[in-house]
Amino acid sequence: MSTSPRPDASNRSDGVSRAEGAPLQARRAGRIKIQDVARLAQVSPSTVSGVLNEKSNVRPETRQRVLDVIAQLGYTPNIFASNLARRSTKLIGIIVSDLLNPFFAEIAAALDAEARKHGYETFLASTSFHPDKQCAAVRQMLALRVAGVAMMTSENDPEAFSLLKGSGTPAVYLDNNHSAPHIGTVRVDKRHGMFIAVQHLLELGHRKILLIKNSQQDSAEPPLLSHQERQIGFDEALHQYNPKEMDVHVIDEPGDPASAGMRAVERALKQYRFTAVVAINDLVALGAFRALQAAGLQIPQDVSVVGFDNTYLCDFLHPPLTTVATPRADLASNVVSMLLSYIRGDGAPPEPMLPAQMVLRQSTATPQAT
Amino acid sequence: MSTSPRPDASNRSDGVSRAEGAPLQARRAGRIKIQDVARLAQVSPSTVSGVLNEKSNVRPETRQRVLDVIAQLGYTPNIFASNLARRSTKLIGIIVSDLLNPFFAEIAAALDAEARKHGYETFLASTSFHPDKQCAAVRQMLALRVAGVAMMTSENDPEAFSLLKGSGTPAVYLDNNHSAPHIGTVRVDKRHGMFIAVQHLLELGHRKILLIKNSQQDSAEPPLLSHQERQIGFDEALHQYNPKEMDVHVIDEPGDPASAGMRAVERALKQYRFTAVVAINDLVALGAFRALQAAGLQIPQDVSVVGFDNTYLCDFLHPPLTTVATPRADLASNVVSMLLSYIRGDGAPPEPMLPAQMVLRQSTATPQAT
DNA sequence: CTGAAAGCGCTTACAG
DNA sequence: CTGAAAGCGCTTACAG
Repeated sequence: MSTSPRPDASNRSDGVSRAEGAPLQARRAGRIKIQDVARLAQVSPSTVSGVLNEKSNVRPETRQRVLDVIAQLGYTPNIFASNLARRSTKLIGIIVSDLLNPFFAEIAAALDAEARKHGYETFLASTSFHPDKQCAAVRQMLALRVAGVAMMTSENDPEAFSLLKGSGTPAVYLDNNHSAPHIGTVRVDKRHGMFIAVQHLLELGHRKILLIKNSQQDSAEPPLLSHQERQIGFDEALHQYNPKEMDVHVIDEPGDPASAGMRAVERALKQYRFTAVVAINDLVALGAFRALQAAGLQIPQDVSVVGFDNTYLCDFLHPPLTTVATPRADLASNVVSMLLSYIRGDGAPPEPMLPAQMVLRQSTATPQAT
Repeated sequence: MSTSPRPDASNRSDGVSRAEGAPLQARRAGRIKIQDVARLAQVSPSTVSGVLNEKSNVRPETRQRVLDVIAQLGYTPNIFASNLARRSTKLIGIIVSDLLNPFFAEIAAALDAEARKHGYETFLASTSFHPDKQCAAVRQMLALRVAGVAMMTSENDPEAFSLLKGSGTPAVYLDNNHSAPHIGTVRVDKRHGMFIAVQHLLELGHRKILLIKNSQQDSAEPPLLSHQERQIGFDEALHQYNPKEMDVHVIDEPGDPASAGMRAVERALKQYRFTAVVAINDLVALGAFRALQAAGLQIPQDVSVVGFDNTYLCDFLHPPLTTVATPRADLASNVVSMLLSYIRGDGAPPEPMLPAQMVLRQSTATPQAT
């Protein structure tokens, strides 16, 4: 292995067991190499390489013999040597904003599963919403020579994009406007998702609504695109009704989403009257639940709450959370197939817009007559 | 990059720009190499390598010149070539059972941060509790020639262990009994954690207690060690009191933790009487909350609940969940420092046992007199 | 402080 | 269907 400073002593400088070629004792990964299996199987390294990479041009018997030796020796090919020689990798880089948010965790898991189906492995990095780390993650991916990167972040560092663009590495973003010949985007229709969420509330009769956002970055930076879209959907829904009737407040609370949701509600409770809250994501809704319940308010009798994303948490809140589903599995398969298309050099595939859907549970109801 | 099937056309077979050595247009990652920067900086590749790896033997001016050229060219070293030549990597493999469980997600995040502090990058795999996938993950890590692996799983595949053992790759397990010259364990005192959790309940006056476990594997397999330990702690606590007084039930419900917790409670409600539930982890507690609340029971007035792990969720449940804290940050730093010690060849470090602590919130109370 | 040369362990035309 | 040879892009003694 790679760890011992001791120089490699096994090059049979003694010349004794030369003829036998018996590296059987050297089972530490990395110690036994394609040469060794070639010798034992009485073929050339090229042939071993052939069976390893499932080329069709190896006779079944030979193939089996090689496979046996590989198993017997516990041989693991050195991926660095093979990637170096091949000048390409079977790796897809995944960059997410926050692994602790189930939304991103589920995306990462789905992408990993999807990539594996196509023979790719996956390398994961999390940015914690810091543009700097996004850039560092891209560098890391480039050094790894990933075949493509799935940039599943809500924040967005221009430098990361230009690194990617400059490198020629295929990439697909989530809900973004960036593009390049080898860089695309898959979108979720968050605008419409927010539209139907608000419409749902309006139809129930709510007119005093609190929208809680959760920007992570400095207010200096431009708002997240996905927030903008949701804001638009929010406004569009309101405009179906008479704006005069409406009493709407928006709070943008930074920090970790659940705490932000909690703080936002605590603050809002002192300042505004509202019968419904729209949380920018489920975790924010979780925090909102907590603050509402701590204040002795009943959900949905006193206040309705709707979330966004349809993470696994929704089913387990009390009451279960009405939310907007963003199709994670679809998203993953779209991202991977776009990436593959770029990787194969098939040119720019069409950029999908995935639909969002209302999921009704029990956190919304008609507001109480007051 | 690696993706285009087009053969490399840039070896200046035209012989034109030979003298200039101007690969400036070739900014795609992987296209420009150490030779190129060496030429432009007017040094040898060895020198460039020296500055890249922060060897001390490069004159500051030379070093700066090289750095400038690197920046100018946007050069990213090919990690495969360097790992191959170096015969070691700066990679630590992390294997967890389930990224969707905040417990594991937090461990992964903490390990990643800790590893980075020491100049290592991290490669993450998730097993979904399948021993097969654990084994596959180990193979993957070995092929990557990671310097060490952090096996943070609750399930445990003997074959994965023997692969690791045979490979000589340093590894550290979480709460396990495996060991080898280069493989160790860091333990969390779950026995005592469970002990204090149950003691807390007993002191409050509870005597009818439901313990909910969540084994993931077939009942054919031996129970998880970490479950055994918790069971022992559970029993020890009970034995402080008169066993006759006790009315204890244990349900082991497979499947995803939150759903399992929910199903377990639903079933228990029909069969047993209990005033307190002990959940094997916070996510199970989340499901238990849901089922209890759906049944119209008040927490903690009707039923007390205690969780395990102290994940971020606890603060946001209603009421906030009393639980046992397992020290994730400590755990991560211990794991990494053990790994580093093995990697450096310092021999087997002492195996730490980290303490668990009771975290009192509001999900437990004296049982109602009935 | 710096460079020339060998080698890391594979893969890939190419020739048979 | 199989093998000999060159090459992938680095690092590391070693010599100066």
